[in-house]
Amino acid sequence: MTTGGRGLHGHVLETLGPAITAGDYPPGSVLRTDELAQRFEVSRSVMREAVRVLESMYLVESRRRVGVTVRPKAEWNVYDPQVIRWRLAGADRPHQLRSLTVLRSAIEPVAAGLAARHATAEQCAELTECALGMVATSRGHQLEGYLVHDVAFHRVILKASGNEMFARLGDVVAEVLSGRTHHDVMFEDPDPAAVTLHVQLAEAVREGDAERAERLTREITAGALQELDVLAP
Amino acid sequence: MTTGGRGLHGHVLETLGPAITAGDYPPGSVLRTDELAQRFEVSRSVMREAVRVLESMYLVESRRRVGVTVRPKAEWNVYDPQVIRWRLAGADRPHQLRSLTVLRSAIEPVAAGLAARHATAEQCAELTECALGMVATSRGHQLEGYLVHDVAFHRVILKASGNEMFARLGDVVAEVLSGRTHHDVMFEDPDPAAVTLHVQLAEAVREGDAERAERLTREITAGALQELDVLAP
DNA sequence: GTGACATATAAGTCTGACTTTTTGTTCCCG
DNA sequence: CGGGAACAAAAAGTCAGACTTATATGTCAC
Repeated sequence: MTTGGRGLHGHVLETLGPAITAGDYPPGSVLRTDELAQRFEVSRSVMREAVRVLESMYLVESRRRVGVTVRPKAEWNVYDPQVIRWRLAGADRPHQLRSLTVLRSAIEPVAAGLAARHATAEQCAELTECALGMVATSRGHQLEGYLVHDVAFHRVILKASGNEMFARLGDVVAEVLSGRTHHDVMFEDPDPAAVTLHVQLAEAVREGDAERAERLTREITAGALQELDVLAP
Repeated sequence: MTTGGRGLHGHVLETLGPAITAGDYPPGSVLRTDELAQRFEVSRSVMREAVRVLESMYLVESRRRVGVTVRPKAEWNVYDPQVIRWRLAGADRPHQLRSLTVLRSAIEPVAAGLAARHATAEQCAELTECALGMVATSRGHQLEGYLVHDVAFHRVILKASGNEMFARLGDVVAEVLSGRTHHDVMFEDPDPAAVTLHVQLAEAVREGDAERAERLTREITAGALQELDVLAP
């Protein structure tokens, strides 16, 4: 959960990034480096570095004699952790949350299947430990504790899949789960059925039953999608 | 296929990026901005901008009094199009290609299912057109033409899914398919079975048969995985 | 050995001057 | 009146140098 606000240029990004991803500057809008530098009270060099980073996220394009133009939303690198965080913090949070949950529903079952084949003994142990932790915190309003184990569980699955692209989505899943607990108010204890599914999933991975692991994960992510439909129709 | 080498700082990235992703500088290696600036014969400001970009890709971390340290591979933002391109061009291309193909096999079936539900009439028409183009170029060593239609086909599917995260993977799929045609030598015409599957998939989407669309796409991606197993065991 | 303090180092920041590319305008000629 | 060439302006791009700040590390007293 690195805030990344280190340095002046980081501070500028922390303001400009959310503004752009929130749509404050519609696609095609033109900004000028000098003007921005004045507005944020930083030197041109610092502002240039910030623009370079925004450019590498495909949020803007810098062209001579024109300025820094905001790119259309479809071109943004929506897999950039920073961009994801900015958008989750902004107005279209619900929309973003749905996109990410659908992504999860595609990735995690396949990842679980692979994990069943490739997980090391240590990872299996970790998984079981997480599942136990979830059971232990599933009742009595221990939502924070439950969240920690839930996140850890999914991280292990993704990592154990052995696919680096899957593993890198650990942060995304963490963000989604954390958002569900913190933002979208969650008064009640987690669904007991979901807890059971996680325990069974740990079991399936331990036994190397890829097909069952995949099926169970599909049930878990289907539940997450359903939950989302209830909250935001 | 934007080379992105615009500007001095872009040229530096074009050299440093591949070097880092190729593992020329093992994790923990320390670089100094000044030294790099001298080595590439650019000013410090230009080099600083390049470092900022590398930092935003999580390839390096810049700390005072220490220097620019290379981060461990597990932290790299492997979804950054630039990073993907660099790695595909480097030594661990086979490994990277496998990761991406597995990712495809997870995403595309779900995307196809969603596309069957949400595709517009126009998108359905485009899809059919692409499929026809694939059929037309499937024989007689017209690999280039086939590739164009194949890429377009998958792009439409991903876009029609209505999920922006899926849509953004169009470039990745394009890179993978293009790599298969160009790099890994492909003398023979494409597998007729694959062509048929694409035609049927266009059909299923047009008819709104989500389940069939998903199943057919699973067959397609399974084929891609199998093909990979044959080439790189 | 442990803590406080000094020092060296490399990134970070700012400024001002200059270069280069690109756009839009003007003006001349067909 | 239209089209093309020359021109001017605007904004990013580049560079060099001086200065600031954080911090790792070494030193010394205790």
